[in-house]
Amino acid sequence: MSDVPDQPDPSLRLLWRHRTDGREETKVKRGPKQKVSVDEVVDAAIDLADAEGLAAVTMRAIAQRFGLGTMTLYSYVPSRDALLVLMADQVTGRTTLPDLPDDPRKRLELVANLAHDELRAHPWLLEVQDVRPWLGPNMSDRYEWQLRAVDGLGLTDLEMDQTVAVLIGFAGNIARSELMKRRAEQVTGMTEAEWWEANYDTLEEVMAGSHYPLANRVGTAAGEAYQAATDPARELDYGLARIIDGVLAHVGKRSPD
Amino acid sequence: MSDVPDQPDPSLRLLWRHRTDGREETKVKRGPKQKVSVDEVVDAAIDLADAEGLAAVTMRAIAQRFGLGTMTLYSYVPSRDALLVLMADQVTGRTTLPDLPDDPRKRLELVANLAHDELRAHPWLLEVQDVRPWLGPNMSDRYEWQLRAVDGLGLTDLEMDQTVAVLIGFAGNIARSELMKRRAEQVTGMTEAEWWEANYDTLEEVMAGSHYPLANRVGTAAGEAYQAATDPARELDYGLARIIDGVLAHVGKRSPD
DNA sequence: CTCCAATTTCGTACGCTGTACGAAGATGAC
DNA sequence: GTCATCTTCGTACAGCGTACGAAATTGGAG
Repeated sequence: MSDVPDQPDPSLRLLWRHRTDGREETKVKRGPKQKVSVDEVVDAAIDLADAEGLAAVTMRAIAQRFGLGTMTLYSYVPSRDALLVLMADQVTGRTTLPDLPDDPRKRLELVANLAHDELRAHPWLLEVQDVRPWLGPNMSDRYEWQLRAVDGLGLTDLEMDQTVAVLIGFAGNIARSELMKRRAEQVTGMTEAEWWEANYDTLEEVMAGSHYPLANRVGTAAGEAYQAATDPARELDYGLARIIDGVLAHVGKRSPD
Repeated sequence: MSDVPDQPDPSLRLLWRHRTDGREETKVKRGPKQKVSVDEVVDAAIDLADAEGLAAVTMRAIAQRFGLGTMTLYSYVPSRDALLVLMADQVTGRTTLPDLPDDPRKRLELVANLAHDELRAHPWLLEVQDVRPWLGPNMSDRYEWQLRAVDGLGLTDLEMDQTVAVLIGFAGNIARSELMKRRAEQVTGMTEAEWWEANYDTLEEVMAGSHYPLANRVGTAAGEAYQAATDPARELDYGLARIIDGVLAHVGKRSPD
């Protein structure tokens, strides 16, 4: 019956709080002043996530940082999930977006590398996935910047969006590999090479009945090249070059002038 | 002091249980027979994950399926994390690997599409990340098959591995988009178009002070084309074509005969 | 100033998780 | 028959997000 839209996403206003306050009705605020600000809460959560991982970002731990009761946080933020989204947008705002170079290839590389560096610095971003794309102010700025990087290449509007998605998705995958690798060394207390050495005999034994000629050849090559099964940094260079090759070939094919 | 390698990963033997039992010392087994098998436990966990998501895969829920006490599961599997790895390998074994076509492009497409279809059918695989790559028998078979798909193209050994990684990583990203979209509709109870409609007014209001000319143009184009912000299926076709273009251009450049 | 409504603060409690521990029961080898 | 060994599983614990409701604090109205 109600043509009126369902109540909108409540965290939208929270995400955009800095660009909407001052405007509109700033409601009267009775009751005690809040002891800290939403920004401080979100920043503390970001620091915690950077230092100890997303799992360490518990409502209790954040509250303790401010000497507040746990439940007090819920007057700043509606839920932990909402807090994670605020963290993602806020940390995105910390990266200043550089000017885009003229060279198309350099532009696309910059988009991917910026995303990659950011995810390297804040790997917990990989674990924050909301039900909806984040749509905060800093994410929106970022997206606009990313679109500028692929604008004017000869792509359709839809292809522009898809190209950005491929680039940052790829950067995310590399960052995920690096995170897994780092975590593995931390959890097991051994480097990748040490792990292979420690498990070599077992692997030989269990794999005795199977044949993996290519995997063995490739694995040996990788082991000699990096002393590890994979090297995300080189994977980044290689994959990024191939993707950009493909995109530039695509637009070159279309308008070969 | 001990040059002897640290105790090897305990779940390796469990992963390869089917290709090692019968061989070696099958130790004497006293005590009661186990009421179910490891395979049944893993299959039940897979069914649960398929039906209700990975979060529903709790030790209590699995035990209940067999009428067992919760702690009984720990005589089959050392931990929940180990179980997840077993699930990943076991579900990988369910997909039969088709013969590889002769056409290089079709080979690479097949690798990506197979991964994509699998992740679509078992999206919880996206959430299973172990500290080490899985290295189970079915994963190993899969990897060997993937390498066969990129063998003979003119890539170096390292590039073969990296190319496979790019392809399946891309497939995973598309699958992740699709999962997010499905979950969003399920959680919010509204389609993507409905969500945009419901939040349109709020978005206009909060974004009033910001300017996103490209994002607006692209968003409008996407909205008209798919009635949604993104269309993972088209993103798959587009991105995959670009990546394969780039890879084939790379090997073509090297040996242009 | 008084008083009330609004707001923040936060202690307690609930249901959920993985799993450590140890007792109890079942079984095969001697 | 005895015993070592293995499976089964009840109980318990620490940790999580957060619902609920009481207490404290404040600004505005009369």
